[in-house]
Amino acid sequence: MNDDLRSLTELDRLIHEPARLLIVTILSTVESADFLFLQRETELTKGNLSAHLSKLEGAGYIDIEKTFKGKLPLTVCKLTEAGQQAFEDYRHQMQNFIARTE
Amino acid sequence: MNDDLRSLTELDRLIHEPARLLIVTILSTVESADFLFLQRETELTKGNLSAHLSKLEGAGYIDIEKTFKGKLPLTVCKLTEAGQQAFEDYRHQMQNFIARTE
DNA sequence: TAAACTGGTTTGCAGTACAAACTAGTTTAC
DNA sequence: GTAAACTAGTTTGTACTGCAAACCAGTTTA
Repeated sequence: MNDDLRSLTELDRLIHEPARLLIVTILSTVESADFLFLQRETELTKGNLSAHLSKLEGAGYIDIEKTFKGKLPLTVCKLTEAGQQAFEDYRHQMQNFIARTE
Repeated sequence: MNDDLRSLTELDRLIHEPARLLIVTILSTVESADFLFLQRETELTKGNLSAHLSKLEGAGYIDIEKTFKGKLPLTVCKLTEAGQQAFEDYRHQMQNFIARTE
């Protein structure tokens, strides 16, 4: 029984972090999302959001495309295959945890 | 819909930390557990386990009783009411998250 | 042309997890 | 009797992390 639980310590910390879990969850429901949309939805500060996005990009979990909307910068994010997979895996581990503890 | 998700950022980080989530989960299934039992079950190092237990105690989530088994020190831990409640709350938030994302 | 705004990034700081080193005492070996 | 090894932990040092404040490059407004 406890081998299942012990796997908690192997959770993907990149996704486990609440702010990033929120970001990834949102991205999993849309084709792509720009910076300001994510900021509105998550209510994170710009700095914080920027840092989390960089981290997710570094892990290969999201792609970030920088373009312009008219003359203003526009940062568009979307989940990669790896990101979707990591999110799915995380969900399953958590689901498993929930199931084992009721 | 996203108000539910945004609550992810309000998760109780004391319990969200995987090592402590594991400890609390174990404690939720037993009346009490001593240090060495927890170390075997969690496979954490002594130092790490000790630090996490102190943190849980500081939060009022566990009680720690120090006695002796024969001549050797014995540290017995058990979940407090507050700890059980915090664990339940956490589980429900996670359950809610899982439900919202499938 | 200065002030305020946009869409971000970088920096500084406070807090964290972790293992290695340490502690206080006990048992074993010689 | 005392040195070495063991028990059951705690403390310390380090590397990492999340966060908001400060900053930046460019644009619009006054």
